[in-house]
Amino acid sequence: MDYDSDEDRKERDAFSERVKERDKEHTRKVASRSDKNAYEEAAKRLKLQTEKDRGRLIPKLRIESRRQYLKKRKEDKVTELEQDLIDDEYLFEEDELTERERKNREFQKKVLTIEKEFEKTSEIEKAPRYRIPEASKKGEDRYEEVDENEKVPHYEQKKWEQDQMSSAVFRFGAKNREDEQKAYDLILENQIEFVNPINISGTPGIEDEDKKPQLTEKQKRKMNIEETKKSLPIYKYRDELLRAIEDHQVLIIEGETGSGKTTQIPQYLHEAGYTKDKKKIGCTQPRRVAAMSVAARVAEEMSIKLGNEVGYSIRFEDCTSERTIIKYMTDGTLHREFLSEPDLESYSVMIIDEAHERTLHTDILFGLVKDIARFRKDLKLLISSATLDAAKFSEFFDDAPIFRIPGRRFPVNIYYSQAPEADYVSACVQTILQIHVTQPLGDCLVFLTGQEEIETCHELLQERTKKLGSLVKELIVLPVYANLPTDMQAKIFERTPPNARKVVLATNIAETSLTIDNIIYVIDPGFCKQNSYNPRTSMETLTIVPISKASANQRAGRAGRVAAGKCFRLYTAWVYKNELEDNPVPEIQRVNLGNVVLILKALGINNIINFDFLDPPPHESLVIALEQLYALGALNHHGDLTKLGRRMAELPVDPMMSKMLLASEKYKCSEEIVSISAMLNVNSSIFYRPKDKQIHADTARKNFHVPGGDHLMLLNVYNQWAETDFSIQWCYENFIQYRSMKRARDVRDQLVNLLGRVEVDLVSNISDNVNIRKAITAGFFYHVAKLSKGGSYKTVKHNQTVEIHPSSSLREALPRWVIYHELVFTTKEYMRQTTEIESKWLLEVAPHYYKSKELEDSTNTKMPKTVGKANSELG
DNA sequence: GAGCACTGC
Repeated sequence: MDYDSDEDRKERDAFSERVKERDKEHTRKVASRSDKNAYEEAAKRLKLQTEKDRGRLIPKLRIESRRQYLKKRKEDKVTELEQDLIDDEYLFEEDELTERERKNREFQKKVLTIEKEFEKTSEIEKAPRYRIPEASKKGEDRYEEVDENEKVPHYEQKKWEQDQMSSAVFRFGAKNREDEQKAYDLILENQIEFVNPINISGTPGIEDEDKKPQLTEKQKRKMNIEETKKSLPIYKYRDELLRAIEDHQVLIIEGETGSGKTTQIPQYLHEAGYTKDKKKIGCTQPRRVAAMSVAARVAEEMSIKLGNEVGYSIRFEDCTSERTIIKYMTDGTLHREFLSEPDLESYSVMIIDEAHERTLHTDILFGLVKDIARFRKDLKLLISSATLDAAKFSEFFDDAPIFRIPGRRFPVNIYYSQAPEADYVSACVQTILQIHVTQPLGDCLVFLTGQEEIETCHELLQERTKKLGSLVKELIVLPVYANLPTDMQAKIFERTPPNARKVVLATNIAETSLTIDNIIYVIDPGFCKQNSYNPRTSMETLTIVPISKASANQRAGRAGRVAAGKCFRLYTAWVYKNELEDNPVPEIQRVNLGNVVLILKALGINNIINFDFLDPPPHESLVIALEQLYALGALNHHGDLTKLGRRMAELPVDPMMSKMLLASEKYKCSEEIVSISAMLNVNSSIFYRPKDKQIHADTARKNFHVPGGDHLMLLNVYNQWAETDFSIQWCYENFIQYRSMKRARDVRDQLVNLLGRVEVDLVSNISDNVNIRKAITAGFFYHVAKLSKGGSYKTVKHNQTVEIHPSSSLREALPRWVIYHELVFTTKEYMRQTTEIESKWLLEVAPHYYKSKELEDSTNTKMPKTVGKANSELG
């Protein structure tokens, strides 16, 4: 597929020569695998590729190679879905327009039918598994909300809970001290009762440590590194573990938190000689901070300067050298590394840590690493996971043995609410006060779903404590969420003053990403916000959903880090037992896979549908991703990667954006497009909008508006910031988050660097915003919407009704044609980041995708711009 | 006239 100008073709061919060189290199690498079949396959692929390339230039030969391909396809048994996709090609190169249109229509029809099916299934999924009660009801009424159909479980619930209650009952307010009685009356008038059927036991003997925690702390400081290492639970298992690794190629390590596996295992392996012959030990982490801090810790333990023998590699920061033999990295980094080293040649051991978190990258890594292990028998694989998932991983890796290492933690008592809570925010407030009045001092952590909830909870708490006045001890309330400015986040780590209690109101950020010391009490309402992506409509939805058992336990565990703790769950034990899923839905099943599919294709994995996934994503997700890549020109009609696609894979952004970046050179505005891309990458958190200064923040934001749309506004923000020499002060004045801007700058630098590598020249043309918008259109022609009645829009692809997001600069202008960056469903279907375009550009940048006919109707109708506005005013 | 849970390349 090729629809760029002839000029580009020359330059492209030169590029393709170099790419071929790299392909050969890749093939050589594959050939060095002892597996003969793999080599032959790669050779075939390369041969086929060249044939196809020739075919593109000479139609006759193309038909010939297509025949060969079809023959090969039969042999290879390409899966039906991929075959369908191939059959539904657009036939760009055919001269007969009618044929093309017919095919196009067929294709659209097919997509529609899949869509309908998908909608059916998603409807079933949408049916609530767990209802959030709407109105606040008191006492026994709480039980009666359950409707007719649920009578049986309702009865079971009661019975089960009664059984549990008889085992243990925990109540607040059992104290009699008179001076505080008044306060209790005030606080406890609506008190929540908790039952305590379960507690997570700690490590045997750890209670003794609990009794004299100060002593152990002092001891710890006195201990030298060697003693600390020996005190870790894993130390006892060192030899046994090494023997198991020796005996088995793949080993699942089931280690609880605090066992020391992340820091110790690489050191053990190093001591055992796995780093001979300049081979490395790799260890992946899901988070940047973890990779850095663990590497620093290990370097300290080995008395080595960080970055020499022990190093880490994360995006924007490579702290390794040629001497590095123990390398910590984020899973995404390793994923990228595969592109340049598809067989992990320089590693002797690869440890995938925190595998149970099931990030998108670890899930892909499983498939890749499993494949490599088949032909690289000398590569050892260690998958470390939490208790619940170990068996599943073992099964995936052909029944690999599981090695258990106990952890070290304090027991946590878990209390369930006796009745479901209608309004969990006010229930949280109530519980916090109950704890504050009745429980010994100790910090408290509350899990809420988002900024808004945290703010209301904060206000309610302040209100209630104000009423109580000096009757109770001081309560310090601190919010934490990712978008909170860093200096305010830092407050949660400050030491609690004596005779006061710290309450941290946190989002999921406190579940894994940051650890607050000295938390004794955890309050868990049982909900979190979760993003899910609908590939049909390419729409994202952020919804409040019940958490899984695994997260519930993770949250509870946060109470037992320094001493025995208590966890209060604002849902019943029955709900926990019967209604919560075991694990959260893995990320791979609810995100846009465009980028992932592109990388896999770039790694030479052609049959994506049959890729070995631990939990396969929905078929539709993959098919849509393939189809989109095809329309963008990253894949040809055989479903193979094109030169354009190979260049796109180099950029760590979504396919549409990388297409936009690569197209920008043609429109002589790559400088601008790089800035826009960087800003879009962090767009969600650029503007800071505190609750008490919303009006100021909004006017500050309006000052950045530019005619044309939001993309140009983002460019304006970046350029203005750059003009002030990246000033912090400027950010404060304009209600802009410095952290996000800094990140945008980092992303921009990286993209500039990578564009150099794929040979895109940086050119600037700020005066001509038409070209900038054309370049955006060249990447995002998939995301076009047309004005319809009442100020709403219809997407061209799905004819879906959407609206411009109220924060957009085009909210009032309502241009006839817009391009949007993403669709989000919140209260309505909104387009986020919209920019005005002209419909004829679509024919210019994506002639294969748009027919003049479907763009005709409204361009010919003389509709003055103000009509849209008038309509919206009427509505 | 309305929101942005959390990571990561």
